[in-house]
Amino acid sequence: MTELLKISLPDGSVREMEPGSTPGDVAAAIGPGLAKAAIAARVDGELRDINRPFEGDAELALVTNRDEEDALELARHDFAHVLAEAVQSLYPGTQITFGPATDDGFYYDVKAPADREPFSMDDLPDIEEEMRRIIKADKPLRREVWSRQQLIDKWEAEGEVFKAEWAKELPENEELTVYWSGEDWLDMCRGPHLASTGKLDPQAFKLTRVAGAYWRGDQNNPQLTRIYGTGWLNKKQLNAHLTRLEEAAKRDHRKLGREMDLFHLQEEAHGSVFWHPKGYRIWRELEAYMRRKMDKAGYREIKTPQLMDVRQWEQSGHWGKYAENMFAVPDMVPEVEELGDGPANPSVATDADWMAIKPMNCPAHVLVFKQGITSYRDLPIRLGEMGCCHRNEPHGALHGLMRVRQFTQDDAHIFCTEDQVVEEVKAFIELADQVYRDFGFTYDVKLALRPEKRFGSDEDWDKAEQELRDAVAVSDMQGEGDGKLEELPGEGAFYAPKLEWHLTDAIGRTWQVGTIQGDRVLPDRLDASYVGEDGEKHRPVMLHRAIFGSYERFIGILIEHFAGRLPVWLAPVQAVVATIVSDADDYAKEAVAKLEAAGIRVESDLRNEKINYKVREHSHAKVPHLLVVGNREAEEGTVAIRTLGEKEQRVMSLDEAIAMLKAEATPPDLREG
RNA sequence: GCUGCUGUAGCUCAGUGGUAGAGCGCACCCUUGGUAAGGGUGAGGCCGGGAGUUCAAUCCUCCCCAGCAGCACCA
Repeated sequence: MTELLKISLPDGSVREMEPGSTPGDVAAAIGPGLAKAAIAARVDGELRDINRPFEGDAELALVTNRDEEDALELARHDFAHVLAEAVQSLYPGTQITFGPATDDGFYYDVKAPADREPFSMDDLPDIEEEMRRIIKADKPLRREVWSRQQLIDKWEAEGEVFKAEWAKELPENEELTVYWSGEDWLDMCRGPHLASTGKLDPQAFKLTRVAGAYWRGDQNNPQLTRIYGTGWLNKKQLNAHLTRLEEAAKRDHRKLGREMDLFHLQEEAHGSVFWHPKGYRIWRELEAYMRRKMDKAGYREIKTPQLMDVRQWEQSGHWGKYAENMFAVPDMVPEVEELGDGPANPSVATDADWMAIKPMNCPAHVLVFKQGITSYRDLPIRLGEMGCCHRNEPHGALHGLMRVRQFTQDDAHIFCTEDQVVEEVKAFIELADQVYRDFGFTYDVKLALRPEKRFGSDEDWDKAEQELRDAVAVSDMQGEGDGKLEELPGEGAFYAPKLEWHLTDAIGRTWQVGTIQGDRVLPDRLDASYVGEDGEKHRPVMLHRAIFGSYERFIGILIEHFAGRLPVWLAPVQAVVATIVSDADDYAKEAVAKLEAAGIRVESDLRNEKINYKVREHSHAKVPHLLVVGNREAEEGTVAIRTLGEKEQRVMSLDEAIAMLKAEATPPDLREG
């Protein structure tokens, strides 16, 4: 007789099970309720099929829909399989490739048969219907171990060239598995899966879009059709998610930017922003705020040239790596052909010298540092610049304010000795923490490590990476997310590892904004040095850093985070004084004058319109405070304040109102206490 | 840059092989009304750009440009 398996459960109890039994059997042994609810299992911590037999003694935790993270992951992965099966069932000859779960659902990359157009949005309803049919058929999902050769033979026999290619690269020594859906369809998959398609809720998913995607993510490979879906455990969750998407769409900074008259974009300067008075007001407030923070933190602001000789960029290494994304201009007086009013067509001399518009500020800052002779006594030197840069981004990458071709960074470079690095990084971490908290953001910090293509010695990279870790360890960060420093191998810049700050906005999306990078490459390439205590020349370490990242992007994030309802200190118009009747015009003008004198950005609305109309219009314009005045207020020297987002009005004296607005309009760094 | 979709009034969008329409906004008139749309009148468009098919193109075809959704990229 074979020995029984000892299965330990989370409550500490141990059950003895026959060899060959499964987590499902354990659930059944515990009780019928659990047997029904259990959808998968964690066996020794690994998420597994409910019906996959134990291989020995094990620790078991049964997974039910209450373990939402696991349950969602399983369901989404299953939805992806059902999607692939549905597509092949409807359109024989379709090749399948790969289809994982995503943050909110799943996708599957497929290649339409040669005799058919790629799949489009119009195909989605049919595919959804077929998916529902497969779910309702409640097909068992059965795991089976295959050899690599079996897999290759199967895919080659069926003309699945992508799958075959993939199978050939699978490791020899690992257990390879397929999952059957019923008896007529299977996919190569590591699993785990639910026990059958019927465990999915047919009302809990929706196919959302189709898009192109490259085979294995490489743009040199064939392009496939990626079919996206969102998938959940039940219809309620799905609807909640669809509502969230609508919310996000309402917050879109491109839409709000137009509605609030902040900025616009147009073809003739695509990827560059036309800031309108109200939008630029936000910019100016941010810039003034950042200048105060940097001045106090010991930075000195500079301004460097927009155009530099291309040779300078060759020396820094940027030309070699990023030339195609840089704007170059010939350094010459153009000979304009005699075309009268015809199209502009200046000819460029073939021997022209080329200049490039700066895509970044670093080399120029090194050049400032290199002027004169620097002593170790002068270090650290912190050079800041509101640096306007241009990058010729791939056109498909442009996106409102978030990805533009012209942007301004709150940039600075800190030149310091080896010994000062950790301290300087720590100071920066704490500065960034203050700034993000002033805007009400929470954030995560990540460490991007050395990329494959890089400059500099491994020794220097070891040092630079460790310095950043050390600085995080000793820093006081109050706004930090989960407290863990996530490391991202291969994601660093070609000259330095990066700490990255990822903000989380009001609806849970994350955005990378701030960074600090410990660079030993550029100082070397551009021959920057200081004189040490020993009288010898030494290389300084150069820390690249930014907190907003770019003004454009940061403003875009702020707009979406606050859904346009910016804090009073940032609001382009902080208050509007609106009259109910024209008899109150003089009093309204007096109120506006007093508010202006108190430094409030205020406008008056004396138009011959009903108060309802004015309330509606200024609410849409996201003006924080509407000060309503009629005959009553004019007589009593009061205002009726209606605050954005509130239904009730508050009546107070004009002086009280001014004091309140003044307090709210004070930037966070200038508030007392 | 790649795939798909889109481009008509300031904005949001209808529409047709015979050179266009709505709502909002804007201007003017009436209305002075107490907290999210008072009424009337009017102006406003080379239907993204170029080429082709056609007696005739905003509409069909091709090329370009830009935007959108992904992908790839992001110093």
